[in-house]
Amino acid sequence: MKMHNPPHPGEILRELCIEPLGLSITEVAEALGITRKTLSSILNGRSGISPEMAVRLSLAFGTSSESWLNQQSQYDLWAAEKKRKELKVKKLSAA
Amino acid sequence: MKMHNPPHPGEILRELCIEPLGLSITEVAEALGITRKTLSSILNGRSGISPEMAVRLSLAFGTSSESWLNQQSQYDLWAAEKKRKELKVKKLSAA
DNA sequence: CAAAGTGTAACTTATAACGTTACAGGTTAC
DNA sequence: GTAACCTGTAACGTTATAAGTTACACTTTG
Repeated sequence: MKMHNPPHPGEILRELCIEPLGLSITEVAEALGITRKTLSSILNGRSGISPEMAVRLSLAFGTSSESWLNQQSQYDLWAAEKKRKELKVKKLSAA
Repeated sequence: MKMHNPPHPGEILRELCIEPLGLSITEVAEALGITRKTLSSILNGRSGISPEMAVRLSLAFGTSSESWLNQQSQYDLWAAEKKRKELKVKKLSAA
């Protein structure tokens, strides 16, 4: 019930992890073991954070993989909830 | 840190929502607005619960979409965490 | 200016969710 | 036992997305 247009996780990654440490995208991508492009896509909200990427972020930044993946879930769910009214679903109860 | 081989969400869906209400897969699929095949894939763990599916389940069973998607995330993360040691990621700190 | 590094866009590939159709096995009802 | 229904699954196509490879534009530095 907290629909506040959550920022995409890439934004959080950039502002809370990369910028504070003064790191470049190139060195972060290398540390994560992914390409610059893949990281760029995440930072700009064109890609989401996959479960494996959540573990990579966890390893690189010492955070929990769960928190990264949950942020992604909340973001995806916010997008899906916007279409709630368009879904033709019938309420179910005991047969 | 709670790695207990979580059940896939389809199992929970079957045991907590479908069986207690005495519903058939056919009628649940129709109510959700999806095909029997799609529901069958979820129940047997061959497909995950997408964000939109979480909203559909929420509408049909009166639960929260968040809880469904979180269950899926935990399940996906459990699978990803098993490969944590194989990932070549370097720890990052200030430049 | 030239060279190196950085960010990003195109293009390609792989995987996954979902639908359509069809088939096989199992219940239940008449 | 035959008909009707439920369930699972397989083959196929569509669409979406994560990720890599390549290439281009914009710095910054020598």
